[in-house]
Amino acid sequence: MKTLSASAERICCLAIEHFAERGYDGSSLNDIAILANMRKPSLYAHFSSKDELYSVVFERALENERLHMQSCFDTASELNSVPGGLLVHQLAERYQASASLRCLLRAAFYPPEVLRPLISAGFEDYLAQMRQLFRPLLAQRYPQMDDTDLELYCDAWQGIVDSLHVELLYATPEAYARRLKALWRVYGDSLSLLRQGSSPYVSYITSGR
Amino acid sequence: MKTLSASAERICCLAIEHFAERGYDGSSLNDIAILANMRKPSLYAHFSSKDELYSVVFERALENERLHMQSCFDTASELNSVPGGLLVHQLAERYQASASLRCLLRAAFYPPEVLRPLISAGFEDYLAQMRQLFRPLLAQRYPQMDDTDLELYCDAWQGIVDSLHVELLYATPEAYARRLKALWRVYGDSLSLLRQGSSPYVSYITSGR
Amino acid sequence: MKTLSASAERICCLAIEHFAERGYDGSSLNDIAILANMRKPSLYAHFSSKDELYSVVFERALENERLHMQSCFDTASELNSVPGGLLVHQLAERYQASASLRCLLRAAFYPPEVLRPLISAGFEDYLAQMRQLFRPLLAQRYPQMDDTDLELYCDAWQGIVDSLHVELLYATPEAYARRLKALWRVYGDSLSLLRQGSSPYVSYITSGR
Amino acid sequence: MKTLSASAERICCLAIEHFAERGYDGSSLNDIAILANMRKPSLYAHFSSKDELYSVVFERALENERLHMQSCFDTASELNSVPGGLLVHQLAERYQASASLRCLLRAAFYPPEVLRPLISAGFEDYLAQMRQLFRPLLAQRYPQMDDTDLELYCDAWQGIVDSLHVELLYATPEAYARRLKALWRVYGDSLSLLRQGSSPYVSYITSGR
DNA sequence: TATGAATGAGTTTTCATTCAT
DNA sequence: TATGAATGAAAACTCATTCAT
Repeated sequence: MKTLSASAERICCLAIEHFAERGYDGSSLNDIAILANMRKPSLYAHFSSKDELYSVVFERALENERLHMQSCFDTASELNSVPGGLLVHQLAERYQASASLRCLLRAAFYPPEVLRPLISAGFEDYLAQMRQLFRPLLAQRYPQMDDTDLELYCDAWQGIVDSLHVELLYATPEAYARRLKALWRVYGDSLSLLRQGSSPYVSYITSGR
Repeated sequence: MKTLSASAERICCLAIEHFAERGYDGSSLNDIAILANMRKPSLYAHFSSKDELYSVVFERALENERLHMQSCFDTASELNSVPGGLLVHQLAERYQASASLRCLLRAAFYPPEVLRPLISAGFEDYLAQMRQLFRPLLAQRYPQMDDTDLELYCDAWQGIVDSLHVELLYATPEAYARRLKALWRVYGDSLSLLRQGSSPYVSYITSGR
Repeated sequence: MKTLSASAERICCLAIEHFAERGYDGSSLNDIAILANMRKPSLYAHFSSKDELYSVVFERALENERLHMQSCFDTASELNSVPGGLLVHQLAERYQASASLRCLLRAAFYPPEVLRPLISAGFEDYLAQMRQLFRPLLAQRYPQMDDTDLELYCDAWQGIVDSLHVELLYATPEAYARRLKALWRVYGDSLSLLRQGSSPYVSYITSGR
Repeated sequence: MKTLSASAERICCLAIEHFAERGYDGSSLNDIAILANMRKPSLYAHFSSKDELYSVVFERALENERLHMQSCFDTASELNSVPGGLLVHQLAERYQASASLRCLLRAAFYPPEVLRPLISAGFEDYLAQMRQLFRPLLAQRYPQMDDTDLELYCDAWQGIVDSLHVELLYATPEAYARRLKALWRVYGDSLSLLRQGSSPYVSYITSGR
């Protein structure tokens, strides 16, 4: 990832917010320039075009979310007693706090046509990394799982994450909380059918109530 | 829903496709007019503004998907042996065939600011109707469920639908198939725990309350 | 050549003058719009881009000069007693009167890079037509000339025309008149060496000294 | 002519090429700065404005071509057996090699409006010098010529030079060669009518046929 | 001498909209 | 119902120039 000058960095941060809220087509360089307290042509001293700015913004957003994802998996937390639990449970908070995440999702869902290849590739990497972090933890917690099941629960977990993303897009916090609870419960139930004997997970959910 | 003249109807259909593919900001009336084989100002004989056209398009898309949803629930099908099964299993096909669905989702996820209230209200109705269709079937199939569980499986089911929507946005058919399989399996597993007397799940939730 | 609406025709005529005086790079659509008594975007109802406008202007200018050239050769005139004489002798007048000619020459000498192929091709046709008109007259007047000499006097004549064009670009009318006289004399002298027997031409140039 | 620092000299050379190829309007200081391996504002350490740069470039080009012209007349060469013969015969080579010549001609033919007086004056001086070099040689070679004829052959010769310039602008090397041959022959023929007795020129042109 | 940052003016072009026909 | 013509506003982008460093 390119390093940016201090000014470029500042513009980039503002642009992330703007693109997150209004998308590529709905954002004008004029607006972003004004946010950055400058006139439109000054932006061109830092970025050679709208596309370049958007590309940099996207890379930045991607990197921010990668790092956050990593930290979710690295952090010791009761919630991580089910693999990926922390990430899922602070997702709403993250979404609200992080324009990067909002920008990333918007880009991934509805990329500006001309940058579609770049965005697709970047987002697929992101998803692959998510899976790569998740799967070993799952395998460790459920040693008896065969590869097929491992893949299946990876898919299910990523599906749940996406489902929550969508709910964050348009629903109320209450609806979000209900969906989170419902999906996590269903997911836990399914896993519980696999498990034999006691496990941290068990103590977690029982103790959690 | 307003009835439209034949021409307006035709324009509307073309506009649904256009808005589905490019969104509100990325679509120009000129392009739509050309698709409709007319000149831009002619559109104003049918719709008083871009916003009005978009509103009508949105209502149409909503109505189309409402009808389709209804028919999914009405149709007798092996897949409906699990409530909502048919809808879930033909979702990919529907998505590809129906610009209405693509347009509806795009509008719901990222509405043009000025039409946000309209779109939110419309889409919430749509979700409410979905729930209203789904819930009685669930209650019928699992008579032992209490209201809390009914709500929870409604939430889970809708969450799964949204998760699949997202996968349709950016993933390959293979990835989509895997997600569908994974989520449906997890969902079925969870339901299966309800059916036979006591189960780890049962003890889990009952102890949890 | 495309037929244009009345308005487009009007714009085209104004644009020919503008481009003739300032060249492609030095002309702005804004200026041309104001000349045409309209606002800039209105031009786009008639021409899809600056390049298209320039192309049409060029074709128009070319066509105008083709027609004029033809008429020079068709007109009965004492001056045409030497082939191409009329064209050469009214060139200064034509240059002043015809923005088409000025525009054409500017385009041919220094074409805007992006339209170079179009302009080159068009201008080469123009030169070829000029030659095609000139050569038979020369052959008729000097039946004893072989092909090699015919080609040579074609080349010389066209060279003289270009030389006069250049003088029109930057010189005074007096300088132009001197050049015309000098080149025409030299040219006539050379031809006189070929000639056998008397001809209208002879009496013309000798009386002209 | 102002003396320039080494850097300014370097910039000037690069700018000559740029202006030669794209003209005043088509050249941007940014491009020139990049060619000079610097940033745009750095140019202003050497030249106070685009106009000043262009003026200096023009003076340089003019000076270069003056010197070259002088050397053409000074050089002993078989080709100079007809006055001005060397200059005419290496014109194509010079044109290709010298951005100065290309820049000079472009400036002379289509000067940027604001610098027109400067350029006109400079170019007229150039033409006057050309004439001043040429005429005495002509007078020496053809002692019998009166002033009127001397002027006339000066005009013709300069006309031929311009005609060749134009051919260099847009034609192929073959077309150029044909024009050169044709004009030189016509010119020589005319002179041959004046001459009495043998001269180097006679043997040259007769052998050339 | 060089430059990063900034900018007012101006470029071509697009857009939603209006209006007379 | 349709459209040719027009336009104010705004888009992305370029340019010559300035200025503090």
